[in-house]
Amino acid sequence: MEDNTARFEKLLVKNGLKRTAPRLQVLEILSGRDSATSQPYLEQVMGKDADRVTLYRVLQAFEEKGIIHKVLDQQGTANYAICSDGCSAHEHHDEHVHFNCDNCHKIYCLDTVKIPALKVPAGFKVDHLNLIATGLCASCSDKVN
Amino acid sequence: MEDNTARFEKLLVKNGLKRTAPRLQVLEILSGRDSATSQPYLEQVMGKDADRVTLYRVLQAFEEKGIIHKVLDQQGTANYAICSDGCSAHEHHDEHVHFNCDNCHKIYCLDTVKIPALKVPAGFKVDHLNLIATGLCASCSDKVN
DNA sequence: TTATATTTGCAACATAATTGCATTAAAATG
DNA sequence: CATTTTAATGCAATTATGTTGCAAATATAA
Ligand SMILES: [Mn+2]
Ligand SMILES: [Mn+2]
Ligand SMILES: [Zn+2]
Ligand SMILES: [Zn+2]
Repeated sequence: MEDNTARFEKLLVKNGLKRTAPRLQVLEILSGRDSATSQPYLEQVMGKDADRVTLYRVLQAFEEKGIIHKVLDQQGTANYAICSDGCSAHEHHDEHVHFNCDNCHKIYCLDTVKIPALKVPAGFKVDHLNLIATGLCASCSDKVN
Repeated sequence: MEDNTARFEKLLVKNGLKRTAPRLQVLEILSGRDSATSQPYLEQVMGKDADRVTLYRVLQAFEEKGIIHKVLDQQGTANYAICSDGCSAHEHHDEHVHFNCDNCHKIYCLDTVKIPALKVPAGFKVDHLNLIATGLCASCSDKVN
């Protein structure tokens, strides 16, 4: 299995982005988690390794290139997850459901759950669907029982 | 047809809220629009008729009582719409789809479009679904043609 | 009319996000 | 390897959104 850093370096080069410490660090953090990661968490973990502004710019660049996608939780907080595949600078393919746990507040990408097509009133042209489910995640509903 | 102010006064009394100028004004503005209204817009329209903090508190009280519901748009901005009916302090019944127009940025409550039930991975317990569609609203897709 | 309970306005604070600009550093070039 | 070019970073300042505590004002009940 190829080592992470090498893989991330390729990813950056492929997208015309320079290999810098803050970018590698963000990729490292995001890939090490099983759920989407909030901006405040990233900011806290990165500490003074990178300036706040740099973090915002890294996230923005990654989103534009289709490396990560942003999910707003029920409070409006920005959360980021690595795109599984097929996403590019030209188009995101993250039309999967997101699950926001009321207990642990994690946001899971339910890649396997597709959003059902929708019948809207005449005249409306749907381009994109964004579905967030709230409730208890598998881990939290276990603990409750 | 009963006049608005009288209707709003009853609504406030019914919910144990005092009849105050900022509250009546918020109801007046929201009811006069065909789409959800953003917090920044409300703040701008109300100007110095009411303090920013008062506006936030009015919106919070209304939401708690089930008079209005909040919709976050794709940018994370808070938008508010009057609840059609059946909503109360105890439970919101606003499980309808919201449509966020990419062109005029309005948010429409598609009261007639229900969110289809969802099959999620084992263990996850869905409590609430929140679906926002983006694209062109009827009015904007007309203009384009 | 007076008492009370709620609501408001103000000041201060917190957090998220953006912009301009000078400095630094990565990668391309020779 | 040294130099040039271009992209990225850090810092300071600013804007937007939202919250909290508290005193003053006001709607309503008594
Ligand atoms: Mn996702
Ligand atoms: Mn609605
Ligand atoms: Zn959970
Ligand atoms: Zn529109």
